[in-house]
Amino acid sequence: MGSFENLEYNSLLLSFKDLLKNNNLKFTKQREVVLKTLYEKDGHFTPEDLHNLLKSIYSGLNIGIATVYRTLNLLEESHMATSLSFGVAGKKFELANKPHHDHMICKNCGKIIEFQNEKIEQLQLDIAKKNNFKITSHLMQLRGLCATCNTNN
Amino acid sequence: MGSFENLEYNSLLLSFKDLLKNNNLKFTKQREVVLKTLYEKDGHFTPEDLHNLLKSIYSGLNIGIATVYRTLNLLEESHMATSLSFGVAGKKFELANKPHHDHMICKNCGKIIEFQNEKIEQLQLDIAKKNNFKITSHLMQLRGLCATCNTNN
DNA sequence: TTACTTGCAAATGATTTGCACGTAT
DNA sequence: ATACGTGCAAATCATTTGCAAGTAA
Repeated sequence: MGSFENLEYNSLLLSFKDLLKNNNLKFTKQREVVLKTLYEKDGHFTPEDLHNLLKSIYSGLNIGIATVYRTLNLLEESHMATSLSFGVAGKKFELANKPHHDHMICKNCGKIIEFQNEKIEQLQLDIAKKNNFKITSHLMQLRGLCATCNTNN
Repeated sequence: MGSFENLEYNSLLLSFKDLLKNNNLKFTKQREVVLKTLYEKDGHFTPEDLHNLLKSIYSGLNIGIATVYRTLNLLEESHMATSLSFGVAGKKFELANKPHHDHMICKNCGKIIEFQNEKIEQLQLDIAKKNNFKITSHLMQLRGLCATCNTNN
């Protein structure tokens, strides 16, 4: 149960291979390109986005969307990826190789801005403690308009 | 575009009727019992939860789940209700008649604990300002184990 | 009377799953 | 050789929508 923060691709790949081995899962080309593309493109993708991207980058590899879902779920369960929920509109996944951060999401253009705030994190822990609640994860999203969309409206 | 904080049922009902009138919508028994039950039960409900509840409380009224969805969406768009997203597992709705608050959600028993923290709200505004981001809403959820579940595991 | 509403069932859209074939170990 | 993995298509699940009949104003 290690942390994947600040790992470069080769280390992530080794972690992934370990994870697979420890669970009697196999290292396949499909699983590899999902990890690799999430790392190289460094963004927030829906399974469909990523599937389209993979089909265009690896046109020789016939990868199905079910496999993309399966791999993203595997990465998320193993804490190598995290997801942002958009309700009915689905989820966006990102690799968990960066330090913990939260998100501002533009309702107009969909832009996602990452931020990180130590004071808020500490206040959350204080609140949890006061309620005898043991935090395992948290979710903080600010929704609204990014600088560009706010100006152009 | 008023606030619905701290309103008692009669005031909420008046606000709802105004809202309907202003949009050429009609005041129906179905819409009334959705609002009334959200108020009286004062909890967090999935559309399905609420539908079951309504069928048992108002057994004479034949209410369909589509109407429950339609009414909850109407209440949410009008800011008389808010929802918590549970990804693929759907949403839970609550009436917006209480001051703004966030939620701790127990992953084990599903219990939802409400909390409110002024300092965090202010820090969020500061962060947004620094990024020229205009917040229209925010989402903060702490996930983990409530006191009971943490003790019994 | 004139819209707007409703329940129903069918449609939708994201995600999951069964299965026969393919492949990493 | 023996699992496990894959693509495909069908299934699932929450939610939305078209429609004919009902009802508020």
